[in-house]
Amino acid sequence: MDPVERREQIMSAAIALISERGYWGLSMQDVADACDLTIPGLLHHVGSKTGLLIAVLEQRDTADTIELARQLGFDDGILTVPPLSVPDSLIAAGVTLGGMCDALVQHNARQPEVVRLYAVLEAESLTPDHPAHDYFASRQRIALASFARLAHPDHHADHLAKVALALMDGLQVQWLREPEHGLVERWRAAVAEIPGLRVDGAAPRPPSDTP
Amino acid sequence: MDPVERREQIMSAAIALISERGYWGLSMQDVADACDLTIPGLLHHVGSKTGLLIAVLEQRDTADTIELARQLGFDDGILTVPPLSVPDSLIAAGVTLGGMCDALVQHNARQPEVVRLYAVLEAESLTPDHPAHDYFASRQRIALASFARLAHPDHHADHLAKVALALMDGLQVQWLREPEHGLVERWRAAVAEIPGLRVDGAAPRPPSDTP
DNA sequence: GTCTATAGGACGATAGAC
DNA sequence: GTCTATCGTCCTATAGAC
Repeated sequence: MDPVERREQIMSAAIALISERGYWGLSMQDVADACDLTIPGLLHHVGSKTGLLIAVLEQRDTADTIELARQLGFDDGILTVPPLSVPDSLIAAGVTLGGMCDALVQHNARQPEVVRLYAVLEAESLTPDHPAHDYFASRQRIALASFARLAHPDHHADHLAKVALALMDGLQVQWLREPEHGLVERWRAAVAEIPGLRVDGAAPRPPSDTP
Repeated sequence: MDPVERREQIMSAAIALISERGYWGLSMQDVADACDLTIPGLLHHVGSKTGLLIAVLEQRDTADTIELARQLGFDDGILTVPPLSVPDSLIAAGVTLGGMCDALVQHNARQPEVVRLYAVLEAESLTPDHPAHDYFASRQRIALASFARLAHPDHHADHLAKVALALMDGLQVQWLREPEHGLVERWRAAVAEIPGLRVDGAAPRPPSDTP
């Protein structure tokens, strides 16, 4: 099989299985089965169980970075890894914290399985011996710093960044447990209660799924 | 060994280990070792691995219910399981959503390991085949309903309840990852941005650790 | 790039003695 | 209440052939 295609198959099987059982509960056998491979066949591609997790996180990083830029209405190259880092050009373009969060939420609402993947790994990786501990520690630092830069100077930028990040993570879990009400609706209803997070003017373009 | 003492030993070992590895990553061998028991010896007390998880959740339910009542400044019997359910007497006593959350946060700030336990299990249990799936689904429903009843009628009670719950869960994770800044301080700074959650007058009594 | 074969453990759980 | 012994299964990883 074409190595690129094979790799995509492995990534998507791993995302599904890690989002169900976490990293500690993941079995290489299950991933191999889902790809019609044996375990040595699978290990040829990812090296080890930890290597598989790293590969998944890297693949999500690049994919989500590209798709978030699109959601914000910009060209593909404006955002780069690490994810959630914000270049000056974005701020110059008038993107606000409210606009950024709204775009993130719209993007996440389309891939509940990936959202669950991150929810599980974020909690699991709180302990220092988890293979993704450093990844998620730095992810939180970067997200909080980016959000603070995007916040309106009239407000308490650092506090607002923490509120925005906590609210997104918390609402996503509530949404995954009761998916009947949409994530975007939940988010917009929530930020309506928070002066500094309301989307005011600089909203992102509507999604252009049919360009 | 005294059965009560033994059970407490098992519960505390299980809390530590589940909070580090989650339920899927938990090994009965590790729990047995921590209690100087063999696996059959441990199974005599809890029946099965699932039985151990249930026992842990039940033990936390009763302990946290009692301690939260104390934190709010009431007698032991005012709150009952299931946890986070709110009797009319609490509302009649003038407890607000802000006051309740503040008490919860103060209580949680004293036991980071238990907070991590719930963070991991809440994420893991999103998948329907997790042994605690139903427990956490009902826990979320109860918490949201209770919070909405405590919210001030001037505000959007249902939205505010979701915001409060999401914010607590999200800030707790941020705190566990960067414990240098206290949880209570993080919470108070966060709710300062949210009109309906500010503690206004009906604050809980200060903790009476030395009665 | 994928396989078979296998190493070398760890897993949860049970039976039955004491 | 705790043990030894054991079952049957699962686990990640490696060696080496094709």
